[in-house]
Amino acid sequence: MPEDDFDIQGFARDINELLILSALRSEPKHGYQIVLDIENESNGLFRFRHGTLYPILHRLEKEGLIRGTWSKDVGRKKKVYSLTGKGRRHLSGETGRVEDVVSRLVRVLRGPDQAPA
Amino acid sequence: MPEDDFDIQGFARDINELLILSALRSEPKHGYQIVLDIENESNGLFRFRHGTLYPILHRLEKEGLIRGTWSKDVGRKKKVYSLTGKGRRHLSGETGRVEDVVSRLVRVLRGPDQAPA
DNA sequence: GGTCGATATATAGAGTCACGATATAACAAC
DNA sequence: GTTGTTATATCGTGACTCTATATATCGACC
Repeated sequence: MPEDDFDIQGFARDINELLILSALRSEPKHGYQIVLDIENESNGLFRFRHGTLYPILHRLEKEGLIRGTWSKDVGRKKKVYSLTGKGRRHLSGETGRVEDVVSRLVRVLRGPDQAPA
Repeated sequence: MPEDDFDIQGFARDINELLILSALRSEPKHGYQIVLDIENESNGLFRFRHGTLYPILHRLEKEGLIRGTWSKDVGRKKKVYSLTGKGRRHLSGETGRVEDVVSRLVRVLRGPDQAPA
Protein backbone atom coordinates (compact mmCIF):
# COMPACT_ATOMS: atom_id res chain seq x y z
CA MET A 1 0.00 0.00 0.00
CA PRO A 2 1.88 3.03 -1.25
CA GLU A 3 1.22 5.95 1.05
CA ASP A 4 2.19 9.52 0.21
CA ASP A 5 4.90 9.76 -2.41
CA PHE A 6 8.37 10.32 -1.06
CA ASP A 7 10.67 12.81 -2.76
CA ILE A 8 14.29 13.01 -1.67
CA GLN A 9 14.74 16.57 -2.87
CA GLY A 10 11.63 17.77 -1.12
CA PHE A 11 12.90 15.94 1.95
CA ALA A 12 16.15 17.91 1.91
CA ARG A 13 14.25 21.13 1.39
CA ASP A 14 11.95 20.29 4.30
CA ILE A 15 14.90 19.68 6.59
CA ASN A 16 16.28 23.14 5.88
CA GLU A 17 12.90 24.73 6.45
CA LEU A 18 12.32 22.84 9.68
CA LEU A 19 15.73 23.82 11.03
CA ILE A 20 14.85 27.47 10.51
CA LEU A 21 11.38 27.10 11.96
CA SER A 22 12.74 25.30 15.01
CA ALA A 23 15.16 28.16 15.66
CA LEU A 24 12.15 30.46 15.95
CA ARG A 25 10.29 28.19 18.35
CA SER A 26 11.46 29.95 21.51
CA GLU A 27 11.41 33.57 20.32
CA PRO A 28 11.40 35.81 17.22
CA LYS A 29 14.80 36.32 15.59
CA HIS A 30 16.32 37.97 12.57
CA GLY A 31 18.07 35.99 9.84
CA TYR A 32 21.62 36.44 10.94
CA GLN A 33 20.75 35.31 14.48
CA ILE A 34 18.94 32.24 13.16
CA VAL A 35 22.08 31.07 11.39
CA LEU A 36 24.22 31.56 14.48
CA ASP A 37 21.75 29.74 16.73
CA ILE A 38 21.34 26.73 14.45
CA GLU A 39 25.09 26.45 14.05
CA ASN A 40 25.52 26.69 17.80
CA GLU A 41 22.79 24.25 18.74
CA SER A 42 24.00 21.65 16.24
CA ASN A 43 27.63 21.98 17.35
CA GLY A 44 28.62 23.42 13.99
CA LEU A 45 26.97 20.68 11.92
CA PHE A 46 24.24 22.71 10.23
CA ARG A 47 25.50 25.96 8.80
CA PHE A 48 23.43 28.20 6.50
CA ARG A 49 25.02 30.53 3.94
CA HIS A 50 23.40 33.83 3.07
CA GLY A 51 22.42 32.66 -0.37
CA THR A 52 20.65 29.68 1.14
CA LEU A 53 19.02 31.34 4.12
CA TYR A 54 17.23 34.34 2.65
CA PRO A 55 15.42 32.59 -0.20
CA ILE A 56 14.10 30.07 2.33
CA LEU A 57 12.99 32.83 4.69
CA HIS A 58 11.13 34.54 1.86
CA ARG A 59 9.54 31.26 0.86
CA LEU A 60 8.41 30.50 4.42
CA GLU A 61 6.98 34.00 4.74
CA LYS A 62 5.08 33.65 1.47
CA GLU A 63 3.64 30.36 2.72
CA GLY A 64 2.47 32.02 5.91
CA LEU A 65 4.62 29.89 8.23
CA ILE A 66 6.57 32.87 9.54
CA ARG A 67 5.90 36.59 9.63
CA GLY A 68 8.64 39.18 9.20
CA THR A 69 8.57 42.74 10.47
CA TRP A 70 11.25 45.37 10.00
CA SER A 71 12.63 46.76 13.23
CA LYS A 72 14.70 49.94 13.17
CA ASP A 73 14.84 50.59 16.92
CA VAL A 74 18.61 50.86 17.20
CA GLY A 75 19.27 52.15 13.69
CA ARG A 76 20.63 49.00 12.05
CA LYS A 77 17.65 47.66 10.20
CA LYS A 78 16.75 44.05 10.90
CA LYS A 79 13.88 41.94 9.69
CA VAL A 80 12.62 40.00 12.67
CA TYR A 81 10.75 36.79 11.95
CA SER A 82 8.24 35.12 14.24
CA LEU A 83 6.44 31.78 13.98
CA THR A 84 2.78 31.96 13.01
CA GLY A 85 0.26 29.52 14.36
CA LYS A 86 0.35 27.73 11.04
CA GLY A 87 4.14 27.60 11.22
CA ARG A 88 4.06 26.15 14.71
CA ARG A 89 1.66 23.40 13.68
CA HIS A 90 3.72 22.74 10.56
CA LEU A 91 6.88 22.43 12.63
CA SER A 92 5.56 19.84 15.05
CA GLY A 93 3.72 17.87 12.37
CA GLU A 94 6.55 17.74 9.87
CA THR A 95 9.13 17.02 12.55
CA GLY A 96 7.15 13.91 13.41
CA ARG A 97 7.05 12.96 9.75
CA VAL A 98 10.82 13.44 9.40
CA GLU A 99 11.40 11.26 12.45
CA ASP A 100 9.22 8.57 10.93
CA VAL A 101 11.02 8.68 7.59
CA VAL A 102 14.52 8.58 9.08
CA SER A 103 13.65 5.70 11.41
CA ARG A 104 12.36 3.70 8.45
CA LEU A 105 15.38 4.74 6.41
CA VAL A 106 17.82 3.53 9.02
CA ARG A 107 15.89 0.27 9.36
CA VAL A 108 16.19 -0.38 5.62
CA LEU A 109 19.86 0.61 5.55
CA ARG A 110 20.75 -1.63 8.48
CA GLY A 111 18.80 -4.54 6.99
CA PRO A 112 16.68 -7.27 8.51
CA ASP A 113 19.57 -9.48 9.59
CA GLN A 114 21.02 -6.85 11.87
CA ALA A 115 20.21 -7.50 15.50
CA PRO A 116 19.51 -4.33 17.48
CA ALA A 117 22.45 -3.40 19.70
CA MET B 1 34.67 23.09 16.73
CA PRO B 2 33.33 22.75 13.22
CA GLU B 3 33.91 19.24 11.98
CA ASP B 4 33.41 18.15 8.37
CA ASP B 5 31.19 20.45 6.37
CA PHE B 6 27.63 19.33 6.02
CA ASP B 7 25.88 19.63 2.67
CA ILE B 8 22.17 18.96 2.48
CA GLN B 9 22.26 18.12 -1.22
CA GLY B 10 25.10 15.68 -0.79
CA PHE B 11 23.20 14.21 2.12
CA ALA B 12 20.16 13.51 -0.06
CA ARG B 13 22.39 12.05 -2.76
CA ASP B 14 24.11 9.82 -0.17
CA ILE B 15 20.78 8.49 1.05
CA ASN B 16 19.83 7.36 -2.44
CA GLU B 17 23.22 5.74 -2.96
CA LEU B 18 23.09 3.97 0.41
CA LEU B 19 19.61 2.60 -0.28
CA ILE B 20 20.88 1.03 -3.47
CA LEU B 21 24.03 -0.32 -1.85
CA SER B 22 22.04 -1.81 1.02
CA ALA B 23 19.82 -3.67 -1.43
CA LEU B 24 22.94 -5.41 -2.74
CA ARG B 25 24.19 -6.40 0.71
CA SER B 26 22.69 -9.88 0.68
CA GLU B 27 23.23 -10.80 -2.99
CA PRO B 28 23.93 -9.40 -6.47
CA LYS B 29 20.92 -7.99 -8.27
CA HIS B 30 20.04 -6.20 -11.47
CA GLY B 31 18.59 -2.70 -11.50
CA TYR B 32 14.95 -3.57 -11.85
CA GLN B 33 15.14 -5.99 -8.94
CA ILE B 34 16.87 -3.39 -6.75
CA VAL B 35 13.96 -1.01 -7.20
CA LEU B 36 11.40 -3.69 -6.33
CA ASP B 37 13.30 -4.82 -3.25
CA ILE B 38 13.81 -1.33 -1.84
CA GLU B 39 10.16 -0.52 -2.41
CA ASN B 40 9.16 -3.75 -0.75
CA GLU B 41 11.48 -3.47 2.23
CA SER B 42 10.47 0.13 2.92
CA ASN B 43 6.75 -0.67 2.63
CA GLY B 44 6.45 1.49 -0.46
CA LEU B 45 8.16 4.53 1.02
CA PHE B 46 11.29 4.62 -1.12
CA ARG B 47 10.55 4.18 -4.79
CA PHE B 48 13.16 4.75 -7.52
CA ARG B 49 12.19 5.79 -11.02
CA HIS B 50 14.20 4.68 -14.03
CA GLY B 51 15.56 8.14 -14.63
CA THR B 52 16.84 8.23 -11.08
CA LEU B 53 18.14 4.69 -10.69
CA TYR B 54 20.39 4.18 -13.67
CA PRO B 55 22.48 7.34 -13.40
CA ILE B 56 23.15 6.45 -9.76
CA LEU B 57 24.12 2.88 -10.68
CA HIS B 58 26.55 4.20 -13.30
CA ARG B 59 27.97 6.64 -10.78
CA LEU B 60 28.44 3.95 -8.13
CA GLU B 61 30.11 1.70 -10.67
CA LYS B 62 32.47 4.45 -11.77
CA GLU B 63 33.41 5.04 -8.12
CA GLY B 64 34.18 1.35 -7.67
CA LEU B 65 31.52 0.72 -5.03
CA ILE B 66 29.66 -1.79 -7.19
CA ARG B 67 30.62 -3.92 -10.16
CA GLY B 68 28.22 -4.69 -12.98
CA THR B 69 28.41 -7.66 -15.34
CA TRP B 70 26.06 -8.41 -18.23
CA SER B 71 24.31 -11.76 -17.95
CA LYS B 72 22.56 -13.18 -21.00
CA ASP B 73 21.86 -16.67 -19.69
CA VAL B 74 18.13 -16.70 -20.43
CA GLY B 75 18.21 -14.35 -23.38
CA ARG B 76 16.84 -11.21 -21.78
CA LYS B 77 19.93 -9.18 -21.05
CA LYS B 78 20.39 -7.98 -17.50
CA LYS B 79 23.21 -6.09 -15.90
CA VAL B 80 23.82 -7.69 -12.52
CA TYR B 81 25.51 -5.55 -9.90
CA SER B 82 27.46 -6.80 -6.91
CA LEU B 83 28.96 -4.97 -3.95
CA THR B 84 32.72 -4.57 -4.02
CA GLY B 85 34.78 -4.62 -0.86
CA LYS B 86 35.07 -0.88 -1.09
CA GLY B 87 31.30 -0.63 -1.49
CA ARG B 88 30.68 -2.79 1.55
CA ARG B 89 32.98 -0.67 3.69
CA HIS B 90 31.40 2.48 2.31
CA LEU B 91 27.93 1.19 3.14
CA SER B 92 28.59 0.43 6.78
CA GLY B 93 30.67 3.56 7.35
CA GLU B 94 28.29 5.99 5.72
CA THR B 95 25.25 4.36 7.30
CA GLY B 96 26.77 5.14 10.67
CA ARG B 97 27.38 8.71 9.58
CA VAL B 98 23.77 9.08 8.39
CA GLU B 99 22.53 7.74 11.70
CA ASP B 100 24.67 10.26 13.53
CA VAL B 101 23.45 13.18 11.42
CA VAL B 102 19.77 12.29 11.71
CA SER B 103 19.99 11.81 15.45
CA ARG B 104 21.56 15.25 15.81
CA LEU B 105 19.02 16.68 13.39
CA VAL B 106 16.09 15.36 15.39
CA ARG B 107 17.64 16.64 18.59
CA VAL B 108 17.89 20.16 17.15
CA LEU B 109 14.38 19.99 15.69
CA ARG B 110 12.84 18.80 18.93
CA GLY B 111 14.68 21.43 20.92
CA PRO B 112 16.31 21.38 24.34
CA ASP B 113 13.07 21.87 26.29
CA GLN B 114 11.54 18.67 24.99
CA ALA B 115 11.71 15.82 27.47
CA PRO B 116 12.38 12.43 25.87
CA ALA B 117 9.25 10.29 25.77
C1' DG C 1 37.42 61.30 10.31
C1' DG C 2 38.69 57.45 7.75
C1' DT C 3 39.44 52.60 7.53
C1' DC C 4 38.49 47.98 8.80
C1' DG C 5 35.82 44.16 10.54
C1' DA C 6 31.47 42.45 12.03
C1' DT C 7 26.66 42.73 11.46
C1' DA C 8 22.74 42.41 8.24
C1' DT C 9 19.84 41.72 4.08
C1' DA C 10 19.46 40.77 -0.78
C1' DT C 11 19.93 38.80 -5.57
C1' DA C 12 21.88 37.03 -9.80
C1' DG C 13 24.51 33.25 -11.84
C1' DA C 14 26.32 28.64 -11.80
C1' DG C 15 26.26 24.02 -10.92
C1' DT C 16 24.15 19.72 -9.45
C1' DC C 17 20.77 16.55 -9.07
C1' DA C 18 16.28 14.02 -9.26
C1' DC C 19 12.51 13.42 -12.14
C1' DG C 20 9.42 12.92 -16.33
C1' DA C 21 9.33 11.63 -20.90
C1' DT C 22 10.87 8.87 -24.33
C1' DA C 23 13.38 5.09 -26.79
C1' DT C 24 14.70 0.39 -27.38
C1' DA C 25 14.26 -4.53 -26.96
C1' DA C 26 13.09 -9.31 -25.52
C1' DC C 27 9.90 -12.49 -23.72
C1' DA C 28 5.04 -14.39 -22.28
C1' DA C 29 0.45 -14.96 -23.13
C1' DC C 30 -3.36 -15.26 -25.96
C1' DG D 1 1.04 -10.43 -34.16
C1' DT D 2 -0.38 -7.57 -30.62
C1' DT D 3 -0.34 -6.36 -25.94
C1' DG D 4 1.74 -6.28 -21.28
C1' DT D 5 5.72 -6.98 -18.43
C1' DT D 6 10.48 -7.00 -17.74
C1' DA D 7 14.72 -4.40 -18.46
C1' DT D 8 18.23 -0.79 -19.49
C1' DA D 9 19.29 3.79 -21.11
C1' DT D 10 19.41 8.92 -22.01
C1' DC D 11 17.83 13.66 -22.76
C1' DG D 12 15.51 17.84 -21.21
C1' DT D 13 13.39 20.27 -17.61
C1' DG D 14 12.94 22.20 -13.25
C1' DA D 15 14.07 22.82 -8.51
C1' DC D 16 17.21 23.82 -5.28
C1' DT D 17 21.55 25.01 -2.94
C1' DC D 18 25.76 27.52 -3.20
C1' DT D 19 29.23 31.05 -4.66
C1' DA D 20 29.90 35.53 -5.60
C1' DT D 21 28.66 40.07 -5.42
C1' DA D 22 26.22 44.33 -3.86
C1' DT D 23 24.59 47.43 -0.40
C1' DA D 24 24.42 49.51 4.17
C1' DT D 25 25.15 50.36 9.23
C1' DC D 26 27.72 50.28 13.36
C1' DG D 27 31.89 49.93 16.65
C1' DA D 28 36.64 50.19 17.32
C1' DC D 29 40.95 51.81 16.53
C1' DC D 30 44.36 55.23 15.49
